[in-house]
Amino acid sequence: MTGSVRVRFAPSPTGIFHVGGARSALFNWVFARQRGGAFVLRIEDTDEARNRPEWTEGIINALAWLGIGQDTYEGPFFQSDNAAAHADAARTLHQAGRAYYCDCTREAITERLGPQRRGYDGFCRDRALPPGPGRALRFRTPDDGVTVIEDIVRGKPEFDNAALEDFVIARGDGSVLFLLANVVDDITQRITHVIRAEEHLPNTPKQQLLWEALGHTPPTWAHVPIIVNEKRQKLSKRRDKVALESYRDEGYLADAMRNYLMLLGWAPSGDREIVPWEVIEEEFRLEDVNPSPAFFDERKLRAFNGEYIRALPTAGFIAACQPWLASADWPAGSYTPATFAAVAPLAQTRVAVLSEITALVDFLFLDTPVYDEAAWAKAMTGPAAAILTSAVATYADAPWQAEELKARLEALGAEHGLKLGKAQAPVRVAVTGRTVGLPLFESLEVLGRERTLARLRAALARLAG
RNA sequence: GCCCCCAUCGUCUAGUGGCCCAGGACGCCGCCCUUUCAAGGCGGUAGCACGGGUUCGAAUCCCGUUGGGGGCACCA
Repeated sequence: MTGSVRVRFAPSPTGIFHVGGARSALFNWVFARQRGGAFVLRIEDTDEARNRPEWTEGIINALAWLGIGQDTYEGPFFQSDNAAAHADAARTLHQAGRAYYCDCTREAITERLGPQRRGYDGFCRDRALPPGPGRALRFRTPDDGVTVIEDIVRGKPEFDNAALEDFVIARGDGSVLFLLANVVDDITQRITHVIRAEEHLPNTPKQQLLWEALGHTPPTWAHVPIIVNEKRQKLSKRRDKVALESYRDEGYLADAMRNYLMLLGWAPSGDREIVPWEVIEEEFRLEDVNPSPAFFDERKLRAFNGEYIRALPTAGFIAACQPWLASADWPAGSYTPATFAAVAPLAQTRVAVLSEITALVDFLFLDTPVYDEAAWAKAMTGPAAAILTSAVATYADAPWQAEELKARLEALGAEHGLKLGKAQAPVRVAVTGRTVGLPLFESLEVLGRERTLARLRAALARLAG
C-alpha cells in the first residue's frame, strides 16, 4: 500500500459544524485510513471575521464525536499561520508574469460588462500596473487550451481556459484569497488527494492552473455530490437544519449519524445499510461514490437512529439517556437511577431520538403529571369516572405487581362491558397525563401504590370539578 | 448571460450489455401480535425523465431534448 497518500479536511470556522462538512471529513478520513495515509485538519481562517478559538474547538469536538479522534490526524493547522507562504506565492506569480495588478472596482467592471455578465473583462491585463494600495492581484488565465481535471468521482471534466476569467488571488491590502491560499496550503502540506464537495468543482480548473503555475503537479481530485434539502437545493445554514450539533443535542447517536452520512452517495455491498463501522472502513471506495446530489432525509436518519438505540445494551441505553434526564425540569432529587432503570428496557423500543426519553418517563419523577388536554378530553368520557372510582377501590388492596394490576383492571372493565384496551385509557391519562406511553401496568408497578392512588383520586376530582 | 455537474420507486440506493417484465432500505398502506404507543412478523404500493441511435440484446454505451442543481466576490 502506498503510505504517501495525504488528504485534508479544511473547514472555515463559522460557529456551526455543517453535516455536509461532516460527510466530507468522513470520506477523507476513511480514504486516508484505508491507504495508511494521513488526514490533516486545516482551519481556513483567513477571513478575519471568522476567527474564534472556540469555533476551532467546536470543530475538533464534532470530529471527535464522529469518531475522528485527535490522535488520528495532523493538526489543527491554521491557514492564517501560513500567510508568509501565501504572500510568497503571490509574489512569485507576479514576477513570473502569471499575475498582474488591477485597480478596477467591481462597479467599473460591471459597468463595462453589463448587468448580464459576471467575471472580469481583462481590462488591466496589459497595463503592467505596479503594486500599490488598493490594487488587487489577478491571475492571468490561459487564452486557449483546456484544463482537464482528474476526478475520482467524475472522470475527466474539461474546462475551456478561455472561459475562465482572470480571478483575484490577492486583495488590495496584499492578503491572499481562498483560491490561492488553499492551493498554497495544500502544496506545503503535501496533499495528494483533494476530496471535497461538488460546489468546488468550478474552482478546480483555476486551482489546478495555480498548482501548475507554482511548479507543482496537481493533486487527484474527488468531488463528492452535494447534500440537498427536500427542494433539491444545496443545504444552507440559513434555511435548513445543518448543524451537526443540533442533531447531537436532539439525541442522534454518533454511530447512526456517521453510518447515515456515509450512505449519502454510497452503499455497502449486499442488501444492507446499517453496518458496523469496520465494514464501511473496509468497503468504502471513492470510485463507487454516486455523482448525483443526495437528499438529507431526516426521517430515514431517525429510522437508523432508532435501530441503533434498540441495538444498545440496556446499560448503554441508560447511560446514553443521562444528558437528557439530567437536564429535565423535575423537582430536585425526584430522579433516581433505580426507577429509571426499571422502565428503561420498556422505553428503549419507544424512542427514535434520545431527547424523547423525558416525555416518556416524566410521570415517574413529576409530582403531578402534565395533562395533555387533548388526551384528557379523549379519555375522560363515558364510563371514565366509574372506572377510575372502581380502580381506586380495587387497587387499594391489590398485590402491587403488574400482572395482578392488569387482571384487576381487566375484570373491572368487563363489568362495564369494556375490553382492556378501552378500560385502561382513563387510568393511563390519570396517571401519566397522556394517551400513549410505556406499558401501563408495568408503569404503575414502578410508580407505586400511593402515588397511583393519589393520581387516580386527583383525576376524579378534576373530572368532578 | 456564461461555464460546469447531475438524471433508477416520493427519498437513499443496488445494478457496470443478457442473471432485471429492475433488488434492498426509509416512508406510506394493509394484516398479525397486542394493556396505549412502539418494537417485531407478514404482505402491498411505487421507478429505469423523453427522443434518437449502437447492438442479436440496453436501466446499463453514444448523441440530442427536457428537467434539476452548482459556480461565475478584493467570501471560504
